[in-house]
Amino acid sequence: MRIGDLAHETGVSRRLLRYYEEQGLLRPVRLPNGYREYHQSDVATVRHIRDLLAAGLPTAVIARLLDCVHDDEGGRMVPVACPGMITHLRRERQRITETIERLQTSQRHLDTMLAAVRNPTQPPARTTAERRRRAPIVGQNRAL
Amino acid sequence: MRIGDLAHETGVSRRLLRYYEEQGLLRPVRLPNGYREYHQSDVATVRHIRDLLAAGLPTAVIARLLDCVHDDEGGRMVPVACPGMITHLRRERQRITETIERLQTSQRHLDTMLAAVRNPTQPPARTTAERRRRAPIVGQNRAL
DNA sequence: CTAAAGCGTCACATCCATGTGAGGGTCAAG
DNA sequence: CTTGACCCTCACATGGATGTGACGCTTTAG
Repeated sequence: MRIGDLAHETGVSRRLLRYYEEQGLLRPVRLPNGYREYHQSDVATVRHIRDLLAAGLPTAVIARLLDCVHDDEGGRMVPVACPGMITHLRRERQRITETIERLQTSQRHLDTMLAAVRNPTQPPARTTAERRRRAPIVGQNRAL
Repeated sequence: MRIGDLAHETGVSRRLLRYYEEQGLLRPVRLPNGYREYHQSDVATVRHIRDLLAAGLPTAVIARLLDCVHDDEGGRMVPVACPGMITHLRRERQRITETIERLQTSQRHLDTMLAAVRNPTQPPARTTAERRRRAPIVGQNRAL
């Protein structure tokens, strides 16, 4: 498949697909006319890339991951030459775990907010000073 | 507390604290000499902001969230004037949920990789074409 | 054959969270 | 009074993921 097809199937712009290649995340074969020819499995790879990007991993890291292990057609993973990779993989996994935890913390925050909005608890006895501290600032009116 | 203290207590640079204010995420009081005076609870707020940023929410969205509900000293949430906010909160919560799911997908990917690296499975009968498709590309040697 | 659709490269633009530094006040300690 | 530690504003820089557009070649449909 060519870049347009892949873009269509993944919802990722051609520009980005070229960018990913530049970053070493994709290695499409080149047809004699210079066109990029993608393999069917690249659809999965791109989705994978997007997941990892959404995970906050920079392309450089993703490149290293994909470089050592690539998607097979059956969604299987095939290990390639990758010394010290296990350590690396584990480290990244840990990073993601931490990110997930931060997100869950945020969700708890949001839930607390939702609960508060739903049944407003009159907070007991705050001082006037406290009440004033979020007062509007003069000269600040940013467009939303 | 002043900006230096807050920076120290949160590990966030002064620059960023000013930036957050500019984005409407913090509203420190101004002392007569122009210095920003932060409330103790801003420490928690900043942590909260960082979590949400790490969650991938842009400052504009975070501003709207904080704008309608702010941290009390006891970690409680106090709802302020916020029409249609519940919907908004829910939408963001949903977004975060999706992000978490993508991260978990990525983790499964990593786990699969780890398993593969650990006990390499000889993938059965791939065609030569398939095997060739990740062959090195001429003219590509990017510095890592 | 011709036009449209796709592709390629190059390069500049944008957004957002951050960094960095210049130039200049404020304030407390010596 | 002076020095050093903070603070302020302004403004330009950067890095990473993306967008956009120019210009030209290739392939495909009519």
